[in-house]
Amino acid sequence: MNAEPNATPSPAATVAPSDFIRDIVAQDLAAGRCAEGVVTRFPPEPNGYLHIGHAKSICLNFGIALENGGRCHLRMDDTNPAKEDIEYVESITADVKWLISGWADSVLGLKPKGEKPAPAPGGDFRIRPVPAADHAARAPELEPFFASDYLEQLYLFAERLIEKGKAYVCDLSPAETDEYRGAPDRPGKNSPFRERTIAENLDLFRRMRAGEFPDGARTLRAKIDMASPNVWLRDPLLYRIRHLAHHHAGAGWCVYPLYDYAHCLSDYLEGVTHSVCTLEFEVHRPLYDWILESLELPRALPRQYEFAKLHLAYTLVSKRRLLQLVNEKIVAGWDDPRMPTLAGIRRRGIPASALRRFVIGVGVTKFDSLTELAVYENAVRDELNAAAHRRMAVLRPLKLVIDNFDALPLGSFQRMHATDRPDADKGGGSRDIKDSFEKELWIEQDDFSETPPPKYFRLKPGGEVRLKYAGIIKYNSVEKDAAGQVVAVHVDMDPDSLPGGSAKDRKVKGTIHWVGVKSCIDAEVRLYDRLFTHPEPASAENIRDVLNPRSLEVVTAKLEPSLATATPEERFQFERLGYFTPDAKDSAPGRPVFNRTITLKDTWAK
RNA sequence: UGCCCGAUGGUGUAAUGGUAGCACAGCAGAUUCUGACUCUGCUUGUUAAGGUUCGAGUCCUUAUCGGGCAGCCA
Repeated sequence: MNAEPNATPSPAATVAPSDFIRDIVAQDLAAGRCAEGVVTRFPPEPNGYLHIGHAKSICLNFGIALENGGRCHLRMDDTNPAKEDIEYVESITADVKWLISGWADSVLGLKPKGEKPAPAPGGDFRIRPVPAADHAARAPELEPFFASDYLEQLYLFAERLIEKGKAYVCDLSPAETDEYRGAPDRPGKNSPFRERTIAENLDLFRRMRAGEFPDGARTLRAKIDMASPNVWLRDPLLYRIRHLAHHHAGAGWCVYPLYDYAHCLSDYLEGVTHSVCTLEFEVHRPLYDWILESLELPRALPRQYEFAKLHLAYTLVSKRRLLQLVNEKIVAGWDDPRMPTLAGIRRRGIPASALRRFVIGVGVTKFDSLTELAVYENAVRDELNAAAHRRMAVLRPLKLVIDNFDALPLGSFQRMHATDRPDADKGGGSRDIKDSFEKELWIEQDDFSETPPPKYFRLKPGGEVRLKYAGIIKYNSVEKDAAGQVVAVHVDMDPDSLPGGSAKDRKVKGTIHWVGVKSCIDAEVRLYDRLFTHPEPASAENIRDVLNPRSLEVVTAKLEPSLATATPEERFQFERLGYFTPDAKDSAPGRPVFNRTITLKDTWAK
């Protein structure tokens, strides 16, 4: 192999594998078919929030651009004013920037605000992005691309199609259009308006634009083949009448292009070379090509390629179903940390690097697969393990009393070192927790059992266990309340097992974590689990049937005091429990609310 | 049953006519002041039948199974 000598990637680095689309790009490049470089695009419709499925598309498109020194345009595919809103433009832009931050920022294509395609030789138009190097300096005056910025050019192209005899104005009603289309196994029949003259079509189309006709009265259709076995070639609609202002384009329009017409031409105007979309658009590809070829455009044409969507077990991405969760208050909103939205994933504390690594790792194929949740969880744990600061926290407290505390030689050492990050040799460092070590501590209820199951390594009657970073304790007795519940466990500590002691390295099977009763702080901690109990929640008739009743548990936890100043940008491992991060919305300065991102892997059978 | 697409261990993916590999999961062990991490080992696969070829996961044929397509949505 020809590996670079110093190309040893960190565990967090994601090496993009090859796949059939990247192979095509490489071939095109080798054949000199991309004179102006590789240009891809991520084109969401601003009618909802981005989710984990979009992450795959984002990483594919930005990844291809990055690997080939090209660029990737963020484009709002906003040709249906009835469904879209500026709110989504903003959330989509923020989510994309978050996901590519620190990875592919350098290939993000944006443009000056308000800029539209400029006329070019041969009756052509084109629009150019601002180089990413200038983004920082010009940030306030930049915006994504918008298909709705091309309304004028798209309209002009449509007139050209009419002039070439390749499009006509049709007066059929929606129901009639549907009937004339036939069915996949039954040919359609020609519209009675199919043979209008070019002059008549031009006149009618101009009057459509001028607002002379009501919604639905007429459409512009491509003249292809009503008997085609591919229904998308049966004189597909290009334009419909909608007397509606547009969230981005304003009030000047009442005819709006449909997806198949607008998308290929938007790609062309932006100089996109590889237009990558999901499998359901496979049957649209002949139409994509037909429109571009019919216009006899002067520049190289973009090509469409399709890949399989991401399907992740125990996860739902259907907009309708997700909306139901929000509307019925099953979750707290679109950015609830249990949601598969990028906003939810981010709030949950999952690093963008982990999401990227996951979606890139599942690969790109045309096979409709279902990816196990464990693959996702592994990526998250792996990134967090490397990045998270270690802290001690007790989620379900039980009091521990060290009976011989006052006799312990605590004055003989200055510090009690606790790991901050395991890679201390690389600057991970340590912190001092000596002031937290008190006579009375909180330990996890799970870490004591009066009647332990087999192979129980934690504290039990007659047993010994190590208090992490401190010393070894031996069971003395339990205190119970009137109801017989254990309220405190009494132990003695082996003084020689303290840091610096003669038996500091003595081995015992179990180590448990703790916080000081007096020094600890109380904090709300939200314990999240998967939202659904079924690996394919989409297959359920009613999502309520497959909801996990324990997808959220809120506890008041005892945290070591250093956690009081934690901020939402910080990642922590609460030792032996999992990874946690302060909630970005509900935390207050000095009073963080923690979200559990994910538990530690637990191979001890529960 | 019109057209299009697909099928490699439990899951995802690689092998571009020449040794079926990787990751995750699982199991066993080592290590461990996190039952984590790390390390070692193991189990398990080319949908089927024909054909072409010295040689087929790969090319051809047929079958089987799965997915997609009939919005004035994208």
